[in-house]
Amino acid sequence: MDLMQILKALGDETRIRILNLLKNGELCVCELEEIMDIKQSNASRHLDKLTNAKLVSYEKRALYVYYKLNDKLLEEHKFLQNLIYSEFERLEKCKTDDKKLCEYKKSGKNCDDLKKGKAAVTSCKNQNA
Amino acid sequence: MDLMQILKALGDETRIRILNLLKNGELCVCELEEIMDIKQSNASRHLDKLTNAKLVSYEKRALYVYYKLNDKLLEEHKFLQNLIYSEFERLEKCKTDDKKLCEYKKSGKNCDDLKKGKAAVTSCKNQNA
DNA sequence: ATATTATATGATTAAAAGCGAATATAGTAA
DNA sequence: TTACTATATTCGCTTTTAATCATATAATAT
Repeated sequence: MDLMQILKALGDETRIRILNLLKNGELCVCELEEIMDIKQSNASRHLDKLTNAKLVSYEKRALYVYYKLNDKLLEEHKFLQNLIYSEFERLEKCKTDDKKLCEYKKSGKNCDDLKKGKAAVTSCKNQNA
Repeated sequence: MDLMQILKALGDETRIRILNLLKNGELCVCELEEIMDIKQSNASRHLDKLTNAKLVSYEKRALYVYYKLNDKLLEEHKFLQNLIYSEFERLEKCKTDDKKLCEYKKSGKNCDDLKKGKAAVTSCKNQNA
């Protein structure tokens, strides 16, 4: 619909990185935080902009919210497919993210594990304090 | 080269309008000012950003500087061709600009005429003052 | 019901981007 | 050479955008 909004959404590196990661399938907010090493509120805000531009859609399941590329929009704007699937992979940051995502997937972890992991670290700190 | 710089350059409406106008061939700075109704310094700055992103190139001839799309970059990044030649025309602002450009071309004017026109208006004002 | 928790949303600050007026630059023209 | 002029650049200002902390929300789980 609003092409200008799409182009503005594409003008930020963090959002490009999110779109790049989502090309491999849906990811939940906490997974994006972990892989990209960004704050929760920051992730949420960028996802909001991408949602407004209709570049992504989301679905809530249990405790988590899963985001994915909006394939319908990519169909309507072919340049987006080309961008996301052929161009992003040249970006250094995206290469690094791809690797991290790959390792995360290989680890077999899920959102619950990520959250527990942080809790464990926290309790460790508490023990030492 | 720097995809992120290209994407940032595409995130501004004025620059999109410039790229859209240039798809019909080269234009000089003063022609862009006239058609888009923007200030000279503003035009110059945006053209500078587009040049840095290598989206456009320029050539100085006589008094004027003529800008055009950098076809080589568009070849390297196919999504740019799709964007510029198929998507921009849907934007209202671009449609309006296209019409103005069309009228300008039909008028048979050139840069010298534009500059003289403004000089005439100026002298008119002076006479009335 | 209450406690827990993942995500969203204020509120604030800091950084970036855009614009217009004035000036500098560099090249043309005489 | 000097005068002229199209474009680039600087300055000051305003608006926008992004990041973070703290809090709200809404759903889960007990």
